[in-house]
Amino acid sequence: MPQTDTTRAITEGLTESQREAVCHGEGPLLVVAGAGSGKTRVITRRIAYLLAGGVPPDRVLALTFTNKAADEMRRRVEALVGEDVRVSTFHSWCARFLRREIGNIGRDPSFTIYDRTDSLRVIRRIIKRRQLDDSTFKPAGVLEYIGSQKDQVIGPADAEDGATGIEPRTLATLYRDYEEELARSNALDFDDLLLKTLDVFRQCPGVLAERQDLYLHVLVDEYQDTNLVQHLMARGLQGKHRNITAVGDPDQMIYSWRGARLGNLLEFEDDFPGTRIVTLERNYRSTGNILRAAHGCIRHNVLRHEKELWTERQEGPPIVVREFADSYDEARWVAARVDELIRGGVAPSGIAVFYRTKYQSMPLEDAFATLSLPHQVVDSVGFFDRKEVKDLRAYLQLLVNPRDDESCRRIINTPSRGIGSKTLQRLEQAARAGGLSLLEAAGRAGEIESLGPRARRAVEDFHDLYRRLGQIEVESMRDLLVKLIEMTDYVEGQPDSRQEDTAEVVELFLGYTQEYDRRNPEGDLLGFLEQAALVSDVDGWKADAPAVPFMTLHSAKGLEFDAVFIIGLEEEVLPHRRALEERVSGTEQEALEEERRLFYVGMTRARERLHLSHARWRRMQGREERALPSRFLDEVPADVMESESPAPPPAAAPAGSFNDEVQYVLKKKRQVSLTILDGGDGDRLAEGVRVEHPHWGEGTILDITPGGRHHTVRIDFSGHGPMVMLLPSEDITAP
DNA sequence: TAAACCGTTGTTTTT
DNA sequence: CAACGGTTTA
Repeated sequence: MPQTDTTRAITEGLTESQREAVCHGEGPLLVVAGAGSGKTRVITRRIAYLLAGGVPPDRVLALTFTNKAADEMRRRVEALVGEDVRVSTFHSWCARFLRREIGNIGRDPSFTIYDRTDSLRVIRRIIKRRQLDDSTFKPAGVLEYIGSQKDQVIGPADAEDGATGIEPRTLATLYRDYEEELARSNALDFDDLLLKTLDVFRQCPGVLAERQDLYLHVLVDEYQDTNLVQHLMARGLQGKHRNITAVGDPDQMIYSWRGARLGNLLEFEDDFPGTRIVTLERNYRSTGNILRAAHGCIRHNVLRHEKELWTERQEGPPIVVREFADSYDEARWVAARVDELIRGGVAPSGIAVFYRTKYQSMPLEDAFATLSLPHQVVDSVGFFDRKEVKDLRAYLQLLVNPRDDESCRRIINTPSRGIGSKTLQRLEQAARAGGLSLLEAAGRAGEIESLGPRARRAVEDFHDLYRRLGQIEVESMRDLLVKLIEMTDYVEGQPDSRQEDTAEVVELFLGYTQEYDRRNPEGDLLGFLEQAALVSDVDGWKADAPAVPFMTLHSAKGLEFDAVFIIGLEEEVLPHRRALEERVSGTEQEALEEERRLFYVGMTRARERLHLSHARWRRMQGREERALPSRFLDEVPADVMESESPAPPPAAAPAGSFNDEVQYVLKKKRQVSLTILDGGDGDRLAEGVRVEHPHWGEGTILDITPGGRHHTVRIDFSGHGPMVMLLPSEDITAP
């Protein structure tokens, strides 16, 4: 290749092994890249290198797991060579592929993508229809079974053949029912996106050959987390030119519960003969202490090839380990410490807090709000799980795919329009008998004998509404949604008590829609729904916002921060109880080791400072439970820790419910219970008003700093000094 | 039919 | 402690 300026820039500053990977020519390449060893750098530069060498951008395909990672990679390649390359998540690549090609396997391209919640609803219905006991066959358990079959590319027929015993056979039957139900509704679940793609590859060699011709190079990030289907897909796609680049780190495999197979990475050579393997063991990210802490821990995994990262960086500050009475104390400490760091000049976006499970974010939100510290919970899925968002999406989905019974069922009586469970039942019966979709059946309400005049009328009205919705003509997604909300009476039709909440979420969803319009001027309803279906948690994170992100350890993979806090280092939390319970099936070791990898991933995100903490008492299911420090803490070498004697463990649960009263709100439900003693107009807060707080006692409002939805209120509680609280603006008379 | 009530239930991680 | 499902009541 000619040494142009571009190619020089591409290889500049690379180490010997990084350069070897970036400049690898033809044939399969495996890059085993330890945490912080420049993995993303290698993959983006390699793409840039290929483009600079004359490979057309549309003939390179890079696959990632999250949209965030895809965007980031695309952005970095663009910055290097100014070319827009195709980077996609596995799922969105498949979705787009199937929109074009699913007809080849006898399915319709207007399919709906079902998320976990949709799948669970289907399963619940099937269990009920088969009159099975839903405590023996728990919907979540059934879904897990179906998912694991799909991960192994086992269809319902094979599952039934392979099943012996009454329970396994029943599960296999439910699996078949589920598949039939999805097919009837023309819906695909997440796994199906991958599986149907594979089906097309298998059944239509011509279609596959087209893609194989097209993609001169296929690159896959985070290969350690691929499951069998993804592995087969990658193998299929590179089938002609045999140029596949896989990048991964066995120590960061954290998705075995989703079917990830370490074997895909470890036995890569068997599947791709002639593979060149490049190993990156030098770490550029973390201090010596952080690396030693991480290694001290991960080396306890037995099912692992030893490798140790090294760095030329300084030791850095010691790892801070702290014990607290409960998770609220812990959260307050994190907040105070974050406050210090920010005051010391660390950008809020350079700090992150990680936890094992989502519900652990609550005390943090409270503590950060109290100190008015900017933070964002990285959890966009939470938003898409909101009832209102699901409802509106169901309306849109039904417009695209009228056979989507699940969506129809969801909105046929939302808002209430007089179609109750009895009517729905009769409608379902009629649909079933006539081989119709629910919506089609609704269109023939007049012919359904079992319906009374009133119900018939209601169903007819609904069908007419649907017909009119189909005639909406608008320019943008936002306008479509506005129109739809108006025509369906979605907000006003809700009971009064819900209207405020509804309006708020609807507003957020409209904002999201607008954002879609802005970013996709050519976008259509199908594209919108696809994107909305395939968002992941991290996708909602605004990395450039000046706020401290809170996220699960799973979401943290691939990111890095100056300072990292990992909270809840307790037995049964990290490692999680479920992992400790696996002993029955003999996979205890594997499950425990995956928890350890999760911790390892978390620790290796930190550049400078790492803080680990745990609490002696933890609230679970409303009960206070005693918690033991995580075994993983013992694995961190003592000489990298800051030695400070921990507070003596409390003998009993924290007195009263001190922490239940930590008030201020980010969610409506958790209202402040400040009682106004005197001053002001008696029921609104204002400066100078005397108030009483259930925990802090009496106080006087010092000042109020107006904000958006919440004002920042400083209150002087006698004996405790001034406290800062975020309170809903509508209760406050701002100065 | 809808709203209000009550008991049961479950709680990992995510595309 | 919540969310959900099922039941009762208006």
